Amino acid sequence: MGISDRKEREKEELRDRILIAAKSLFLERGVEKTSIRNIADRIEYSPGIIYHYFKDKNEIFHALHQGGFIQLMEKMQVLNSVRNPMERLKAMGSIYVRFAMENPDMYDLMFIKEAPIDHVFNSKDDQWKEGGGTFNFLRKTIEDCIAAGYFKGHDSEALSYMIWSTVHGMVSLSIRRRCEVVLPDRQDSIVVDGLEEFYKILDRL
Amino acid sequence: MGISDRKEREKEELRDRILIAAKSLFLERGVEKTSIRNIADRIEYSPGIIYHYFKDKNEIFHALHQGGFIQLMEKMQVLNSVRNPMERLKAMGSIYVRFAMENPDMYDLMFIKEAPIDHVFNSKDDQWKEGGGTFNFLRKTIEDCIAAGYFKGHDSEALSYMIWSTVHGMVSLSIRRRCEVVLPDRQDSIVVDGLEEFYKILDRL
DNA sequence: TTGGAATATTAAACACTGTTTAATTATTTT
DNA sequence: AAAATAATTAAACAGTGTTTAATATTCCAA
Repeated sequence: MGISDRKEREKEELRDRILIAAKSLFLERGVEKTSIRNIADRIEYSPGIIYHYFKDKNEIFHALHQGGFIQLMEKMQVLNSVRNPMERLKAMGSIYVRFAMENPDMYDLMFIKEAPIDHVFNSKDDQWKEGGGTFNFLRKTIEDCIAAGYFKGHDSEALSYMIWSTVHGMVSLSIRRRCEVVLPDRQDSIVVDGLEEFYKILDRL
Repeated sequence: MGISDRKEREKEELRDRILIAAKSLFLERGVEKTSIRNIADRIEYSPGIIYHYFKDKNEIFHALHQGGFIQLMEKMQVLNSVRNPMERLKAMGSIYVRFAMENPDMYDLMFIKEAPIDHVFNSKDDQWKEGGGTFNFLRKTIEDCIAAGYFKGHDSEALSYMIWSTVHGMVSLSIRRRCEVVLPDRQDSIVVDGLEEFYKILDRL
């Protein structure tokens, strides 16, 4: 058993090396410009070997984007210390936006790209589906807000989707360079400024 | 002069045929799966000819996505008859969302894809930059709302960005299939439901 | 009408891409 | 040591966007 365990580990090792190479290349130049041959070059194997560890290129980037969700979820942990649900909601927005702006390529992979989402539907253990996903965390917070008297007459699920969309919209328009065109002077601050406007609205409720 | 004009028109004609072929292929199968050779096949010319009319593939899709803005702007025209600025703002959101859901590929090209936006910065006459763009229309409406007593203490520019982001976020999460994973039961209605939640908030201000 | 210049068009190649195949090398088991 | 299994590779396939040089076509002046 011990021996076959070691074999298992050694096999996993190459899988990890592929993933590490893929990740560094992806962070250097993005998904599209990272080719199977690039990855193979970096780990000094032939391109074919990659298909013994991953079904296709999508599966590699699906595996990578899983790490992003864990990262994001970790940053959300500090929210457990925020008692007031409305304060928690706002802090959540700030953490979400900061994560996106500090890791734009990872955010892109997680929430914008077409690529890895196809794989999500076929794969069993996936960060999207898993119980404590980020969206459910948001929904729970919204429900706490409603219980505390905020958002009277709202549908918590649809409201969660709307609020998620607000922060996602702001960061994704920025990442995909649509605010550079529309607000060239404020491109650096507009996402944070927009978030501020959202908080002003929440404060008035 | 008349003769060289006709020549001009005939030259434009092939350019248009390329564009028409590209558009139909793009609506059938998306940008990525539409190749230069596909387009050339459809117009029964060799692939090389396309580069006499367009710098590269991006320029073709940039030209195409221009049409989308004109389409969207046309739909916005009915808003001129809505006197109340807050009602106009809400109607605007509905038109925007309907446009996105009815033309998801075009919307994707206009507001999500990386491809054509690079070209926007280099090109002189572009729907993004042009005076009466959709964003300025939104900003104008927001300013009218402020003048009418709504949104006290808000920065109209940042608020416009935030409101744009809310509708963009909802439709882009839907188009890029992120709500299928998170809310599989409501995927057909969630965008409209989310918009409803947004209107509820606006009504409370 | 003819010859030369300008233009339009193409065939072929370049350097890539993701993926699959069969062949080869290495390792494990009998 | 031989056979079976697994790991790894080389080579090919079918495609991509783009560029090059060659060819066909059109135009205009002599």
